[in-house]
Amino acid sequence: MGQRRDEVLRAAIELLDEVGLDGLTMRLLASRLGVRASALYRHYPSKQALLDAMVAHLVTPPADAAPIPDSSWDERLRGVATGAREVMLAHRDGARLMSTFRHPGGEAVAAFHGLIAALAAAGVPEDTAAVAVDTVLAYVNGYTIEQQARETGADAWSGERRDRVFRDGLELIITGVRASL
Amino acid sequence: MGQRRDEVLRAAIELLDEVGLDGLTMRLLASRLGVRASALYRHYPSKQALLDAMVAHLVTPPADAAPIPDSSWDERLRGVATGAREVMLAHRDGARLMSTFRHPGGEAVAAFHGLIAALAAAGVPEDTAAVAVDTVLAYVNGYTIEQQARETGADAWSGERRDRVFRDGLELIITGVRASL
DNA sequence: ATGTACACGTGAACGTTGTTCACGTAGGAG
DNA sequence: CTCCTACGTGAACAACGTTCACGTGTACAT
Repeated sequence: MGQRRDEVLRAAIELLDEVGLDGLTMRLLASRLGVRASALYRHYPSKQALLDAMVAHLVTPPADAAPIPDSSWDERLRGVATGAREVMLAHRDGARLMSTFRHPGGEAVAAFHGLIAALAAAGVPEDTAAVAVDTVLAYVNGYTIEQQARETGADAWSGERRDRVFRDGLELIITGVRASL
Repeated sequence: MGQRRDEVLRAAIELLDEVGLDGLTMRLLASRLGVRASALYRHYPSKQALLDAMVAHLVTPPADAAPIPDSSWDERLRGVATGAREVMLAHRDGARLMSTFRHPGGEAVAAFHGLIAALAAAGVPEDTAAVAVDTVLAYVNGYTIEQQARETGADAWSGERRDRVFRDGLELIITGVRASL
């Protein structure tokens, strides 16, 4: 099927940055492509399918990613956490978009277990490692969702301050993991 | 104004548990009350206002709450975390409902600063205390949102397992705070 | 009793959303 | 020439939040 599929995907992501998730309408997206809304359903069976494809595309590393970041377990935890955060922050309503995803996704699961294995190989008890990864991911999700939710308010927290507090919280968790040996 | 206001609120919360946040429609809610949708706008100026009122009502402690849980800082942190989690889990789509709230809410802010003060009084440096509270709340939000998002899937994680992993993650963070002295 | 204010509700409409369906069109392969 | 495929149209549908002009009944003051 369609070459236009990728074009639709790209336009959808561009439009997301311009108008946000709530403004992302099938009709508006279609008009960006010089097309009527019904034409989009030749490429994606539903809006949800489009959103899923957007998430999958944004989450997929851009092929020139660091191949194997083989470092200490805490460094790897940091890398995954800040990486996930950056992916979410890279686009408007990124965190909310991710939360619409209904699909544990083979790649994500693999990365998940790889991380746990790395912690275990570094001497962390296996169940503790699983809890640590789970906790870190829940933390980055929660922190980033809340940040983007308040982003269109007069909260006046600069991006730098946000980053600093985020990193401090992350270090707090890592410290807790280190103390659990 | 209206006595009916509270009745509408109650019915809305009941309906939320039955049909979920996406199924919560002004027309459906109205029909539950034996009324047309337009009548609801006599009591709440918009659906968003209704949702805000629901959040405010669910978050407000039921008047027979523990007055002053004056215990150690870690016990207080635990209490707030599990309390927030229980509030979210008490109703279907509770976490998503909370995230629709646009209002830092005086009471919530007070509880927030009270917690920080409690940590500070227990010897935790003030900025560390702020980070700790922020981190714990982000964690419980992220964890619970994800849990409820996957709740209608065949993930087969029992509630007990979820609670255990949640508590373990919370202890991980608390351990990290304790190590930061 | 009369009048008036208020709480509450109706019914029809408006604009917007996601989605469907029958139909049209251009181009390349056999 | 014909057929298949990729792509698009235009009208419609049901459902949503919301608005508006218009009706009630009840209670209280004159």
